[in-house]
Amino acid sequence: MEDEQPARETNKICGVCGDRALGYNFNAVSCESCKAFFRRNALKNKDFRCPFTENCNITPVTRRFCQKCRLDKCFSIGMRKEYIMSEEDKVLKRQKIEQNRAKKRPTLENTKPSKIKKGYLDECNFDDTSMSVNSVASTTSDTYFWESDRKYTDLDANRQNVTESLSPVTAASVPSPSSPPENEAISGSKTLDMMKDSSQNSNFETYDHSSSIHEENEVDTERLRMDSNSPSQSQQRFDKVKPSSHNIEKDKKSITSSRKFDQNILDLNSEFAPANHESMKYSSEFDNASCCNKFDCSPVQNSQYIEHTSHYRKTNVDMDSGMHTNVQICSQETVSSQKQSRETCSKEDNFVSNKLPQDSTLITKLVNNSNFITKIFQNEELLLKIMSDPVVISKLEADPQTSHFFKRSGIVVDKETSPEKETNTHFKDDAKPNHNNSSHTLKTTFKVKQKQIENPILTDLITNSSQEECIRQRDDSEWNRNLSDVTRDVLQDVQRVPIAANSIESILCEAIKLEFSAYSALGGMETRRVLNDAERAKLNELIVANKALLAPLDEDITNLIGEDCKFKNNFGRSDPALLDVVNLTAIAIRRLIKMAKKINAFKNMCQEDQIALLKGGCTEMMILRSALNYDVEKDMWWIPHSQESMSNIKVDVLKEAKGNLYAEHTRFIRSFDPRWRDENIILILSAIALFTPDRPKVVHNDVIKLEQNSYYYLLRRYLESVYPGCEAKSMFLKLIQKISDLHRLNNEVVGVYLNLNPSRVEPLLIEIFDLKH
DNA sequence: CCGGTCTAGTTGACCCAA
DNA sequence: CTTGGGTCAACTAGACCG
Repeated sequence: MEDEQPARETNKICGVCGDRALGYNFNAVSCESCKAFFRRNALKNKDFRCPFTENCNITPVTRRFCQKCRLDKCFSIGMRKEYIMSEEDKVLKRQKIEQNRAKKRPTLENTKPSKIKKGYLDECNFDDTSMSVNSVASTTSDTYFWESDRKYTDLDANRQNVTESLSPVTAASVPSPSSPPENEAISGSKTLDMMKDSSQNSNFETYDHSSSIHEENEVDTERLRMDSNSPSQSQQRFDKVKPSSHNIEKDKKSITSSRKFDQNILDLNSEFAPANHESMKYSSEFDNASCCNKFDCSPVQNSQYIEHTSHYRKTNVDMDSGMHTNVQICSQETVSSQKQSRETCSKEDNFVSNKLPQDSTLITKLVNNSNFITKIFQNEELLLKIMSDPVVISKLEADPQTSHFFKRSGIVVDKETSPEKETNTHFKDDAKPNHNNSSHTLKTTFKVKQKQIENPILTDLITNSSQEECIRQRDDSEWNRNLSDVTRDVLQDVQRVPIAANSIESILCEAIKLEFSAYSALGGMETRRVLNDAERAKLNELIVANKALLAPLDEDITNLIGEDCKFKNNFGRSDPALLDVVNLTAIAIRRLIKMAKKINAFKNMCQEDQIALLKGGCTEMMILRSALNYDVEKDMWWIPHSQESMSNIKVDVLKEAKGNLYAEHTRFIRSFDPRWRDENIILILSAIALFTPDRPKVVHNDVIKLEQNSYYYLLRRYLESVYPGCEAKSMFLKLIQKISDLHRLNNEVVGVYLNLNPSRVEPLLIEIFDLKH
């Protein structure tokens, strides 16, 4: 225990290069040099080129050789450029430091500290608050959310050890197929490289001379040639890190890295050996057990998030201690409400009833934080609590900015309320105030008001289906009785407490626990491991949700094309033209929305994110479905329609599309292993596609990433449960690569939508693809 | 062609401030 | 105590020149 501090320092290994790290930088454990490198380069839109094959092994020695791969690695281990201050922020910070220095100077010079001290402290407090709320919070809400995240990471020393051994296939770093770092498409091999690298990372845990040798031997010969003039440089490096410093403390610190470099120099010399290990590296690393370890790590890092959120909840309770800054409070509120509004409600209640009324400046600061406000309005109970507290309301109204916000949002506070009576707050356009269900009215009215302009159909589909869901959930027992097939069992499974309470936490906690116990028990991957209850429930949730897609399309198609089943865009023929097919996809999208709304995690997300995910993910999900319904021999898709003539669509129709859609689709579909046409695999892939964190306009991409990772994890576990170890892993890797392909194909598909004449397209599609603009 | 010099850009270690 | 930014010495690569 007493060695905790030194242990903490020596145990930290840079996730990018493996050098010694001191802690988190830009959201990932990294060394000083990678920190500086990332800070200098992540925001630059420099078009770095890899001089090799874009899969450089980044080590303390090789990290300077390829900026591209180094930067990619930075992103892949979860470093976030959002953490880097913008120029504006830097200027503000500099100004503030200057101000503080200016204030300190007279303090030092002046021999009357008492007089100055008071003024300084007052101003300083004011400055600090304004800095935290205005400069930081209002401009980079996302950033300060992660700041809190980061703070948390320091609180749990135990977790650190786990974190260090994490692979890039983790919560923060699972390759996101849709928008890889710097908007570059991640190629399949790139994705695989990330997996490959991750195995090295898992080795970092036991980084020593031998691992150093291992790594350095992997440097490819091209690089060796490039470094062929380097003996002197190497010597320089060697000299530089030799314990020549007079500072004994420093010597001690540097001794590890010196030895490492020492070894690196030897390795560099040995690198002149002609063998190119690159290909061997692939096969060995993919086959050996470390490959499996790195996957095991992913849920562990996910657990960070679980712990993060639980920490937020804890700190929420501690809020009265006054030890937390307002910014933290906001971020805590944000996170907890987005994660589980119900669970945190009691704590929020305390916050509302105790803290808010006492502190009007706090109210102002909270109101200035749009993110927080958004969250408030997503939490029905909290909103009601706030709006029904006369003291809070009067404080809110007294604040000029808050009242402006009210005005802007169309909120009217009823003046005649007395403290005894409930404050009656409503929206201007709420013509018939519903006293019985005011909170619901408040919520829905506000939502509709907010979103009406942008995505009316989509919003309506989301909120309607949400209400539908509520009704359905109340009638669960009724519904169950009507189900005669396996759905009933599955549904009961889904409704088990762990998944019903909160899908992510319970699933992952359970999964992580079992993951390790199972591995230690089995000692490897030779045995197929059945899904545990939590994993099964997570999968079953998708299966139940999927029911929305399986109902016959008869009615929907009739609504679209009329009783005679003649496609209007193809001169009355029964074969649909491209435009008909496009419009048919509107039906599919409606169903996909229904499906998504049956996934708890999706349902719990804020509306902005729901819309963003659906807009970005619906076509990818459709493509995946089409892979499942594709008839290879006849080159057509099957659709659920009772009439034989209407139950298939010729893929030929894609030839009408501009660009390369038909060829791309054919390539995608033909490289789709028949074994992947497994409903469950498609479902999990669909969920991965749906929960893609970097869709445009996504608000809480971290939450989405967490959810996506849980599906990556589920995919791997499902494959393990069906296929033997190596095959499962191989398939997992291929499927991840397929997700990259999917993204490419999706771009083609979206291109087709964008080329359409909006006047002939279903309104929903116009909205999804922003065709009016 | 070679070696020396200059210069701009990059890197990494250290430090400061919040 | 942690972490992001600033600074500066060291290093590197390319241009230029004799």
